[in-house]
Amino acid sequence: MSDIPEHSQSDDDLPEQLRVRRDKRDRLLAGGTEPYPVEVPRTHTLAQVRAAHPDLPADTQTGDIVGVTGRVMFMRNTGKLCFATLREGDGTELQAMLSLANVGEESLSAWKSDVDLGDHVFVHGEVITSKRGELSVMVDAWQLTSKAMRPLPVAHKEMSEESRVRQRYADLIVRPRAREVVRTRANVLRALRDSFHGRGFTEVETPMLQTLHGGASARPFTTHSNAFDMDLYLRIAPELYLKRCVVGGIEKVFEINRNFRNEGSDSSHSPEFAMLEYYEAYATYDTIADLTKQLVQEAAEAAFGSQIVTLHDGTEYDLSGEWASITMYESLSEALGEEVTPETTAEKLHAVAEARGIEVDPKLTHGKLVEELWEELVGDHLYAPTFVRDFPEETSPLTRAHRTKPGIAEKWDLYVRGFELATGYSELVDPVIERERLTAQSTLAAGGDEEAMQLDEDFLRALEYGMPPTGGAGMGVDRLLMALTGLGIRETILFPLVRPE
RNA sequence: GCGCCGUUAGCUCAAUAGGCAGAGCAGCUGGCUCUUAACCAGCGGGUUCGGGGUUCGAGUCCCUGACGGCGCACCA
Repeated sequence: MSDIPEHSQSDDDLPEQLRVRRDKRDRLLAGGTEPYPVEVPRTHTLAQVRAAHPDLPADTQTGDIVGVTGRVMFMRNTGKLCFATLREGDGTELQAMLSLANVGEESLSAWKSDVDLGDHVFVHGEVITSKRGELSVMVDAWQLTSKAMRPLPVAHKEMSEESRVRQRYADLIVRPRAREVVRTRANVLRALRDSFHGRGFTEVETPMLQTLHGGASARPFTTHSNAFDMDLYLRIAPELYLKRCVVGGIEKVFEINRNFRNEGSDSSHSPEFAMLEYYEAYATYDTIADLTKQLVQEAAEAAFGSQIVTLHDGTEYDLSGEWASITMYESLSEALGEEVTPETTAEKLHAVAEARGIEVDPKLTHGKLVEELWEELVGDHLYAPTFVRDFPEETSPLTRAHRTKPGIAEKWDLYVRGFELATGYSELVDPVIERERLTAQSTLAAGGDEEAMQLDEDFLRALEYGMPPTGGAGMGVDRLLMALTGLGIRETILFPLVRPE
């Protein structure tokens, strides 16, 4: 994209179409016409005009005089009668007609010479229908409200994926679907909040600038505070703060906000992503799974009016009813045709991986091996919504051990359309065990494991005051949008991170 | 981080074997009082991503850098 600095370039250096529009602006100003007026006497929105005249026959005069505004999306100028399609923010369009008889020679020729595709205009006149039946304003006066200096992207060809992301504003102007996704996202977020509020949850906002990084296994971004003269981390998860809330008596708590992870970026990962986490005292990973299912179903219902959603490629995806539930060890055993349990040795699992031609890091221990093999053999093939329960205890340092099955943690992952949408736990609340787990993590961190958590003494102190038995879960909000729409993560995030041009 | 592919007019794209850089839309001029991606006639618009090289001649071949897409690795 050519970014033209405001003053460092003479008009001669501008691309032709930008120069033409700049010349028009200069000419208007020189002639005493303000191309960017402060206000205009708008009396109706385009939607109001449409709503007031739903079913007029062709060639009707209503006697209704309105002043309306919009961006010029199409122009069809003939000798003595000009047509323009105006569009306002919600996508509503309305036609403006300018005839020589109504506006006069000077005004009509000014329209033809001054107004370009993409300009914002105000038009005043009578609401009519054209001879072809199109609802229109027969203009008696008009005025530019904002002169565009850049031509619109072609409306009939999709912008390239890169242009859409880099210039989302232009994407939003020309592509109704882009605007629809923004509104769908807003509806989903509102539905989530409504679902929580309806169940007595309290929304909180916890720090995104943190002095320690913890709450998940992920590489953090670092930054620096001048005032405190210390390095800080952008948070990778709100978990440890939300648990402090539960300790403090905010026993049904949720947060929707950003996490930052200094890791890969692809069609389902973004360095900056929206996270929903929720914790409920006296819930377990069973009840929190049920809540999670309801959240997703209620979001689908609110955004699309149905729990069977139509994805971007036109296929339907059914989120209704009960969802499948499998356990990690059983489903892995089934896929392998041989029993895998928490007692199965790492040596044995390495042998299994090799026999299957699955490459794994030879340093991996039991827990990570089981997860790796499971993802390869089972997870990647899950399409219908499925809870995968009972993870290896070793890889879940913040999770309570299973109440009856040794070596297993009360943790589930929710898979939807082949990717991980959410994860839930019966939270570990024993401060002594928690200290052991986090100490082990911090030893890993000190040993160079960039994903391992640091020892958060303040968090442990909070737990030592006593945290009630609690169920908790986290859901990727961008991924929820992906699940509901079938779009990639860069389409569900309005302004995803891109390198500067 | 590695591999493959790509970057050409405002936008979306084409360009034979290395031989005059094109189209549609958009823009400009003129015409047209019922158009719907209007139409008709004419015209203009390019650092072919940047730098270097080979060649009589490079959008095209080679080297290098930037940016992007996809795959792999990491991750949610």
